[in-house]
Order: sequence, then C-alpha cells, then structure tokens
Amino acid sequence: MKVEDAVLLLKEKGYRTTPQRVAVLKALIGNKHHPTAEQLHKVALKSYKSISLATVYNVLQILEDMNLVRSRPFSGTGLHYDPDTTDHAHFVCNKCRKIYDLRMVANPWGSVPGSAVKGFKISGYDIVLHGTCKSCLQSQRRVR
Amino acid sequence: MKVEDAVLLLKEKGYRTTPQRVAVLKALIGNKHHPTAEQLHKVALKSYKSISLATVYNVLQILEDMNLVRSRPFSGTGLHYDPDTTDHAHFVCNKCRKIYDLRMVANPWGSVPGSAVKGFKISGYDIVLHGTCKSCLQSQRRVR
DNA sequence: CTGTCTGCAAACCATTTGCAATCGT
DNA sequence: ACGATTGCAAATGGTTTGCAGACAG
Repeated sequence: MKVEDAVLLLKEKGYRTTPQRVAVLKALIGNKHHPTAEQLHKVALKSYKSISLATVYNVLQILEDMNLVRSRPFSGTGLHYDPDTTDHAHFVCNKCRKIYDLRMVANPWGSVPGSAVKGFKISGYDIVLHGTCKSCLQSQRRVR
Repeated sequence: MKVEDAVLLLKEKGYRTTPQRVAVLKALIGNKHHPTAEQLHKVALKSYKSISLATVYNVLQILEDMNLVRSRPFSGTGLHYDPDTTDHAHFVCNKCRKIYDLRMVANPWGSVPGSAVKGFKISGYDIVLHGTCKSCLQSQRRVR
C-alpha cells in the first residue's frame, strides 16, 4: 500500500484530501516500528509543520475504520498503531519495549480444543509473545 | 488457590493482613469474569463497606508482583484482572464484550517460524481471539 | 460558497500519587 | 508505639470532544 492508494481510498469514501491526512499517511504507511499516536505526530510534523495531535487521532480513527491500520494496547500504556493489517503476531521485549513482527505459518489457534470455540465466529486474533529480545540478552551479558 | 493461602503468601512477604486486602482477595480469587478494577471494587465493597478504589489498585499491584493475578488490556479501554495465572488464551466477543477462557493443548507458538524467535527468550504469551460468541450469534438470528 | 476539517483547550476516564490519619503487629 | 496501610483528593497521561475559524471541493 502506497500513500497515493490510501488517499484514493479515502476519496472513494468521501473523505477530503487534506495535507494533514497526507502527513499522517506518510508517517504511518510502511512504518515498521508500531508507533504510538504521539510518535506519529512527531513524524507527521516534519511533513506538515502545524498538525495537531488531535488531528492525528482523528485521522487514525478514520484509517482504523477503513482497516488501513490496527491499534493495539501492547505495552499496557498507550495504543500502538500498525499499518500492517495482515495476519501476524508480535513479540514485545520487556527490557527495551521494542515490538517485533512474527509471521505465523499456520492457523494459530490450532491448539485450541475445537469444542471450546465451537459455535463461535472467530474474526481475528491477537498473539503477543513477551520476553527478552536478542540484542537485550546480549547487552545484558556484556554489562553484568 | 484459596483466600487463606493468598493471605499466607502475603504474610511471608511481609505484607500485613488488612481487611481491605482480604476483601480484594475474596472478590478476585475464583472470579471467572475477568473483572476490571472498578468491578472488583464494587464486589469488595460487599465484604468491607468502605474500601476505596485506590486501595483496590494498590492491592492488585502487589498481587500482580506476586504473580497471583495478571492484568491485561483486553478491550482497549481499561485493564482486566485474571486470577488464573496458568497458561490459557481468551476469546473476546465483540458484541457483548464478554471474555471467555480457552485452554490451549500445546505450544501455541509452534506456528511461528523458528528463525524468527531464535535467540529470543520467551517468557510468556497473550493470545486473544475475537469474534462473536455463540449466544450473541443466536440472539442476532432471532432478532433479524 | 458550503459543509468538512482542523486546532485549540477543555473534558474525560482509568490509574497513580502525596500525605495525614488510622490500624495491624 | 511504630511503621505499614488506607482514604481522600489532586495529579497524571493518553485519548476524546466541542466549537469557532480555515480550507478543500
């Protein structure tokens, strides 16, 4: 997905093309760092020098409704926005709080007993592993 | 785990046995409804008529440090507390917002490519499925 | 020109904190 | 009695909202 494609999708839904919206899309699309709204705001300010945080939230809400982004409460405090809406899991490092993407190779709820979900309509899933990431494990070894 | 056992564990760690703490433990232990702090407060008020919400948060923090409870940001807004600290997944109904427990039968991250987690130390995981639960699907059918 | 969108500041809500009074040991 | 714990009320921090002015179409 490119910024221009997203703009077109917005247009189709009747949303106007404002420089603020473009700035948020630029900050978001292709961003692999699972940024918070505030981080996106900082980045968006580079494209449009006076965009407000409220507008960033506003745009993110629209984008989430359109499934162009997903918000998740990863680290307990604050939402993180992920422009990758394809199925994947995450790993959150409890030392550096960095968030890594994990590709799943198969149905992730294969290990749930069928009876437990029988009759339920599953529309999606969140899988978050936590622990310590490679680089934090290494620097830990060095320091101690 | 019974309330008395939890009280003993608290004592071992040097925590005093106050009626407020007992009230929170009573509200929490065995509670299968993944309550929020506020919901626990309401229940705890029945055991101890003047306990404050701040104290409930205080006690929950201690219990979380001791691994007697886990907090999770299920529904976007607010933390839910789960006294079941054994490995299990959850299903959140997006209609009624009810949270169901799901027992996993095997290593849930078996479907993550090994390379992706190689060198990472995994200490735990959160798995949340969402969709519509059986009873909401049924009442939907009835209504429409 | 019209109605949408933005920016500001205030409102909100869950959670945390500071501190004086209270209570468990 | 002593220090831990509580309750209150205020502070906090992330997110939302109301509204007047700005701007895209």
